[in-house]
Amino acid sequence: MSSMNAPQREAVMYTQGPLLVLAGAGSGKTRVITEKIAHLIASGQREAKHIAAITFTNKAAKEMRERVAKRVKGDAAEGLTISTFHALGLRFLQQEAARAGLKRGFSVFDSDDQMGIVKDLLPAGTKNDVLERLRGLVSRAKNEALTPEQAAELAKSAVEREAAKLYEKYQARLAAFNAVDFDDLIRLPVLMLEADADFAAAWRERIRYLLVDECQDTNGAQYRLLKQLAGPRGAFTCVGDDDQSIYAWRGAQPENLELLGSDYPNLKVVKLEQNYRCASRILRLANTLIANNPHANPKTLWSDQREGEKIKVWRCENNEHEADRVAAEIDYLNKAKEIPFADFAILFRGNHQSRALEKSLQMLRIPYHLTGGTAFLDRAEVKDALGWLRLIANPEDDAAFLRAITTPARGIGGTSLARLAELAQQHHMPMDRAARQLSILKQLQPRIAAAVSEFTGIVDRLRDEAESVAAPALVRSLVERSGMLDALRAQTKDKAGFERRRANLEELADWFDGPKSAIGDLAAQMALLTHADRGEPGNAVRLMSLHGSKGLEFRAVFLVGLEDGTLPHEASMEEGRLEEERRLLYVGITRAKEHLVLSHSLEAKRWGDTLRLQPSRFLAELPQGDLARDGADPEAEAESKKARGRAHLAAMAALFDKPK
DNA sequence: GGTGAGCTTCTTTAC
DNA sequence: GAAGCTCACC
Repeated sequence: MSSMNAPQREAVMYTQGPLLVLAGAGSGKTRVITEKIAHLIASGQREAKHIAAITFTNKAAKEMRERVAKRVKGDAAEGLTISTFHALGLRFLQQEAARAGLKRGFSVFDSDDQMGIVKDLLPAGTKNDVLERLRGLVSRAKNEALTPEQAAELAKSAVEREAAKLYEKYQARLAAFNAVDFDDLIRLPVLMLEADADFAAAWRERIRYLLVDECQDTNGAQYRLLKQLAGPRGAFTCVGDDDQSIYAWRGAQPENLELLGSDYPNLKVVKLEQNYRCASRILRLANTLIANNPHANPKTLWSDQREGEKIKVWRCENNEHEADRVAAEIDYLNKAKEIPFADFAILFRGNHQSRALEKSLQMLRIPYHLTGGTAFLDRAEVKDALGWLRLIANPEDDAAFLRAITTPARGIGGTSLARLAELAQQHHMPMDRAARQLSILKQLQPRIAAAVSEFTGIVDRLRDEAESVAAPALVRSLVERSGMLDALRAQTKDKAGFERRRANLEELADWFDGPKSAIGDLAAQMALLTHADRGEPGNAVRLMSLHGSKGLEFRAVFLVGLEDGTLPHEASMEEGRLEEERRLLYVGITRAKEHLVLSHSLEAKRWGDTLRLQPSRFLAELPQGDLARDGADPEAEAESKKARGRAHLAAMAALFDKPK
C-alpha cells in the first residue's frame, strides 16, 4: 500500500461513490483492484461475501484470487466472488433456475451447439458463411439483451430481419433443450433483474460492492448487468483503458466508459498514467503507435524505467524461417542471458500461426505452452465425454443425446436418428425420453431399437452412479461404460495417439476434482472454461494470440506475422476497421518488459500457391529511430546470421540425440 | 442403411 | 491442415 503512487492510492481509498479508473497499460491496475478488495475487507466497510470482482478471463480471476488470498489475513476472504461476467451469470442462473424457467442441470451450449441449432432451423444446404452471419447477428442482438421483438423492430436490413426471426425460433429450441448459450448467461440475469425491482434489490443485498476489470470490453448486456448489480447508488469501481479495447467484434462497446459518466453524474475518475512495466523505448513505441488513433480523452503514459535496447525488426523469407529465428533467439537469450523460458512469449494474430513456431521450438527442444485455438476443450474425445456428462445431468439436452448416442458408433445412423428426432418432436418430448417409449421404439427397425435401448440402459446406470459417486470417478466410469475407450483404442492406429487421447480424458476427470458440486452444475461450468485456463504451463515459452495476451506481461516478447493482411487482418482492412487492429498491436507491444522483437515474412503459402506479403503498415507508424531493422543495420544482420547458424547447429545436435 | 475412406472447403480474435 | 461432406463398400 505504501509503495503505491498517489492516484493508485486514491483509487484504492475512494469508496464513497462510483469510481472509474482509467488505467494505461502496465500502470498497476490489477494491484489497485486487489488492494481495494483487501482495503474494503480490512477496513470493515464490506464483508468479503458482499464483494464481487469481475475479470475478463477465468485465468485472470484465478490469479486475482491468489493475490487477494496472500494479501488478506486468515479466512477474511472467505465468500469473496471473483469471476468473469459469464461465470457470475451462470451462478446466478443456477441459483435462480426456476425463476429463469430452467430445470436443474440445464446445459450451457457453446458456439458449436449454437451453430447446430442454427443449421437445423435454416434450409438444408444454406452456405456456411450465411449461417455464420446469421448466428453472429443473433448473438449480437443477445449481446445487447434485445428480445426477438426488439431485434425485429430495430432491424435495418433484410438479413437483420431474417436474423430476428431466427432468434425467436432459436430461443424456442434452446428452451426445449433446457439449455442456455453463452449470451444468455448475461442476458437472462439482466432481463430478470430489470423486470423486478425487489428481486434486483435482493441481489444488491448480496453483492454490495462491485469491481469490474477491463471495462472497455463490456458489451451492452454486461453494462446493463453492471448497472443492475451496482444499483443507483453506484457502489462500484470500474477499471478500463480505451486503448486496449480489442473485442468490438463480439459486441464490446468501449463507449461504455463514457456512458458511466452520464449514467452516474457523481462518477469520480482517476487516471493511472505511470507505467511500471516497459522499458522507456518500448513504451515510446507503443505511445507513438497509438497516437494514430483518435482519442476522446487523451492520456499520457510515462515511465521512469531505463531506456532499453532498440526494438528488433526482422524481415524473414517465410513463416518457417521466422519461426526458426524466433526459436534460435530464445535459445540464445535463455543460454546467454539466463532468461527462463517462462519469461518469453510469442504472440500472433491467429491461432493457426502457432504451427510453424511449435515445430521450430520442438526442433530446439524448447519447452512451450500453447493456449488457445483447437486446444484441449475442442478435442473430439473431450467434447464427447462432456456430451455424455451433459446428457446425464440434463435429459432434455438433445444435442448432448445425439453426441452421446453416436460415440462410440453403435450402429445407429443419421437416418434412424432423424426418425427418432421426428418421433420425439411429434410426442413433444426430448429424445432421451422418446428413446424409452415402447410405442416409439416399435416404429424403428428392431435392430436399431435394440441398440437404442442398450444405449439408454448405459445412460441409466451412469445416472444412478452420478447420485453416489464423485465427479472424477463418474468421468472415468463413463469413458469406460460408454465404450468410448475401447472404440478409441480400436480407432487409433499408433499407441502413442491412443495414450494421448486417454491422457486427455484423464485430465478432464482431474478437472472435476474441485469443490463438490452437483455433476450437472459442473458440466455447465465446463462450457465456460477457456483454453487459456488449462493446466500449469510450468517453465515454458508461452504461445498465444494477441487477444489472449491481454493483461499479461513478459520479459521478452516476440510479435510475429506483422504483415498487411495478417496484422492488420485482411477482413479488418477491407472493412476499414484499422483502429482496433492498431490497438491489438498496442496491446502486444505493451506486454514486453525488456526485449521486443517484431517480425514479418516476405512470403506466405496459402493453400497451394505462394503470395508476396507487404510488411504491416503499422511498422511505418513506429518511431524509426528506435528500431533495429534487418538490412538497415549491418550489426543486426550479422547477429541474425549468427543466430541462424546457431539454430542450425542446435537442430543438428537435437537430431543426433533424439530420444527413442 | 451405416460406416469409413477420400475428397473439398475455409483460416481472426473468444466468453 | 483439419473438419465437413460425398461416395462407394459392407
